[in-house]
Amino acid sequence: MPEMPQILLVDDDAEIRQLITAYLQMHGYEVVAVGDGRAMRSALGEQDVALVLLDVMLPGDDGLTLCRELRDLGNLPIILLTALSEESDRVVGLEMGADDYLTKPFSQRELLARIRAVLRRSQDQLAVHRVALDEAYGFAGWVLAPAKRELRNPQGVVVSLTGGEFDLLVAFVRHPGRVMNRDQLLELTKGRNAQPFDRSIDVQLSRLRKKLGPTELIKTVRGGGYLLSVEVTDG
Amino acid sequence: MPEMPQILLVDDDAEIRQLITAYLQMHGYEVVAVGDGRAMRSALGEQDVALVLLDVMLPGDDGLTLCRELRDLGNLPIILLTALSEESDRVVGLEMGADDYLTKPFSQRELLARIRAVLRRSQDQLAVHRVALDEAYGFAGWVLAPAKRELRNPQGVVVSLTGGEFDLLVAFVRHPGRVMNRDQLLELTKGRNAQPFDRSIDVQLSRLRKKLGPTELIKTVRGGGYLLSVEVTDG
DNA sequence: GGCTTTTGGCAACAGGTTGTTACCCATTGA
DNA sequence: TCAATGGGTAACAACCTGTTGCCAAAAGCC
Repeated sequence: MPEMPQILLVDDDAEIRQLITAYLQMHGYEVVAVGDGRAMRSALGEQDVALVLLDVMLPGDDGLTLCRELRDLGNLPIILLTALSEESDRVVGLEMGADDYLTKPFSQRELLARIRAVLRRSQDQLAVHRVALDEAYGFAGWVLAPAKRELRNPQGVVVSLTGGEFDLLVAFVRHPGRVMNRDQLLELTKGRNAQPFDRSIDVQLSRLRKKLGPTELIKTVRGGGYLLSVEVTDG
Repeated sequence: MPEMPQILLVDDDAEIRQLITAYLQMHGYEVVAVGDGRAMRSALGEQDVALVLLDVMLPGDDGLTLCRELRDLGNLPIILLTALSEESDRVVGLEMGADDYLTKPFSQRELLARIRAVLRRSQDQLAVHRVALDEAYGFAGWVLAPAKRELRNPQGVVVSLTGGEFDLLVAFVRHPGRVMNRDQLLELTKGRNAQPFDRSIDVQLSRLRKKLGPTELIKTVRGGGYLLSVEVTDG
């Protein structure tokens, strides 16, 4: 039941896995720890991962190879873990698209700081949306799983959204409390301009509202547009 | 007929527009020059823009506002153009998501260098694909317009691709000459793992090939997968 | 209040896209 | 030559999305 950004740790040393996992969990992160690239891939398929901590020295495919592979798949944030002696790997790693690196041994406090920094500044929209939904703006208790485009309400009921519904919800979450008219929403979700008599947003919104259930999270401003309510209590 | 990354210049000074446009065109870029945010928006709707050069001082919405707006819309690369006296704008601008900035007056050579750097290191996949299609790997003469998902062959015939076809083509272009099996392609295009007897890739590929016409750009490796041919002559 | 006009909600429909299945052909190996 | 395997693709079904039309809610007007 992921309520926080989930972190995927890839390291072949079981002791380190244990240590880092415990520490991060203590700070409220959910952690999935695996030992090699093979397990990493299957974890990515099943879990909703927001960030990857990637050891460079791994049995089988090494961390740099995996790093490139992750980049090819998307823009999931990656932090490389390197030993002091592997200085050159860091450079290569950053070129391959890692977002940051840490040199072993590192303090746990530093690890936490890097994770927070990367998650914050990351362009990765998944993490951003996640936080927005979890911590802010009346969506407390809701969880959005972007990878699967599933939405879970505070009661634990899961609905799956279509691509269009998901994009629309994201548009609202990124502009909480702001009134947006149909043109703006169309631009944000479909990247096109409104035609005269274009009511596709109305309909899509109607569909989204139906899936959001009887909440009043998305309000109508007559003559103005719609907005994500910011002053909601719990459902 | 865009054959190169197209650059959108937003500046209210007609003389500067003229100068920069001429210089960049001399270096093979296509340039669309507009004078304000309103025109910028409509240009974005119509053109296939790979990078925005954005003056900070503009009539109507200023450059920083537009910068944020562009960021909200996607991750199109942005280079800000600021006057020396607007030092603080640069900081704000970078925070708002600009990729780089130039202080007026700047040399044209420097502008060109920054443009190339931003286009190269940009995560923006549009630019990357574009270059790949235009300059490398047997696709000489083909043009992919990602914004419209249209593909034009060397003879000038335009076909529009569906989302799935586009993603599949992109997967090939990003890994030219590499044999990819169905699982990998599924992962790259749909982000999911293959089911047993999953032949959706076969079918999608068949559809893509049909639109590519009688070329043999995508080859089959029996028992292995598919690859984008790298040793093609012209059509 | 009542009446009219405007605006939004949404059911129903149609068109487009995509995954599945089935059948056929090409390649391979004996 | 024949059988086995793998790939190509037509046909179908399911799903997603934009359009249209009708109704209700809200706002304006008297």
